[in-house]
Amino acid sequence: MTHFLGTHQNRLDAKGRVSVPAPFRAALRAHAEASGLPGPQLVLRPSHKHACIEGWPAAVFQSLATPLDRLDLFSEDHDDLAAALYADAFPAESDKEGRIVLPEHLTAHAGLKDAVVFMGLGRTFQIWEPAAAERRRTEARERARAGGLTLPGNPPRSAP
Amino acid sequence: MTHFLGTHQNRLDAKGRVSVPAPFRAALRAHAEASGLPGPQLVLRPSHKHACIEGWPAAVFQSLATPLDRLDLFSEDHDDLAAALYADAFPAESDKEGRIVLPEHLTAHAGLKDAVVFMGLGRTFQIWEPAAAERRRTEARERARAGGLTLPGNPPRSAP
DNA sequence: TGCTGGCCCATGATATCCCATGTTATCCCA
DNA sequence: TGGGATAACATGGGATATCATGGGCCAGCA
Repeated sequence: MTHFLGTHQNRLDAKGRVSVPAPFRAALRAHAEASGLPGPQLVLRPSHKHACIEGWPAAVFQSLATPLDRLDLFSEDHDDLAAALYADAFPAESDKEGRIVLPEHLTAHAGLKDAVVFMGLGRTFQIWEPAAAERRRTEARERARAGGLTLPGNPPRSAP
Repeated sequence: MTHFLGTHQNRLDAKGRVSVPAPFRAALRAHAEASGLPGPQLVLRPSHKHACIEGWPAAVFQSLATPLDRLDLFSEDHDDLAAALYADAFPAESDKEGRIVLPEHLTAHAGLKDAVVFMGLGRTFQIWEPAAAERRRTEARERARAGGLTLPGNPPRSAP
């Protein structure tokens, strides 16, 4: 499974650790082996749109940065984009048990207390405070339906 | 047989397991071999329209998600669609006997107790509580009759 | 030397695997 | 065409590995 599916709830312990759900660990491992990248396989960053943390496989995160190569290194655009992408990113390394430590500025941004929810989004995932995750899911369902996006039994009303 | 046909009733045991009807297993196996995808061949998700569980062959589910690839990873549309599609999906793997375990949030959504009905829908299937399945079938029959059966090449008499 | 952070081990809960069995459908032979 | 043999299927229960989680030890830093 190379995709992140489903929602998993885990506990944040006193040391700020959470177990990455086993299926997500497997997906991260698969990505790591496919890409051959060394170092941490997971990049965390605060979402710019929601009160949650985004989790990226290192390889996917790196592919994000390729548009940067087309920009002049000294342009403002490059600076802005690079800052937005990298400045508050955080490489997460898991311990032998598959846990990661969430830095304080990320838990604060997501409003995390002692329980956290991992929400699979296919190529990436997000980390939420449980109640917020629930709200977000219903909202996403409604918006997807309202926007005529592809859902089971609801073929797109107009091709993009 | 690459399609899901007919209705089958099986029992949900104390551990939350059900036998996937043999014909459906065969269809899943066919899909899996044709696509060559590794991992679980079946993706379950709650229906957004009915109180039932949808069953998707992994390959078909993946094709559902292809519109995502055309969207900017940072766009709201991508987020909404990805959350709606993936967040409550569940990869189901069958044991050696051909059984799958239904997670609690799915059985709750479908109101399943100890007997479940698999309803074939061609490329996909649904899992229902038996009485609800019966209601759904008669309803579907009546609506199809009342509205004139809409099929590609046989457009409805009046557009919605 | 006291404290913080990282590393490792221990444990309970949970899910996964595996074997056993009754029942039903299928096949073959008379 | 009927009846018996055989295989496939649905289902139950027990053993075993995996996972999530908690606590403790050791080293580095102040």
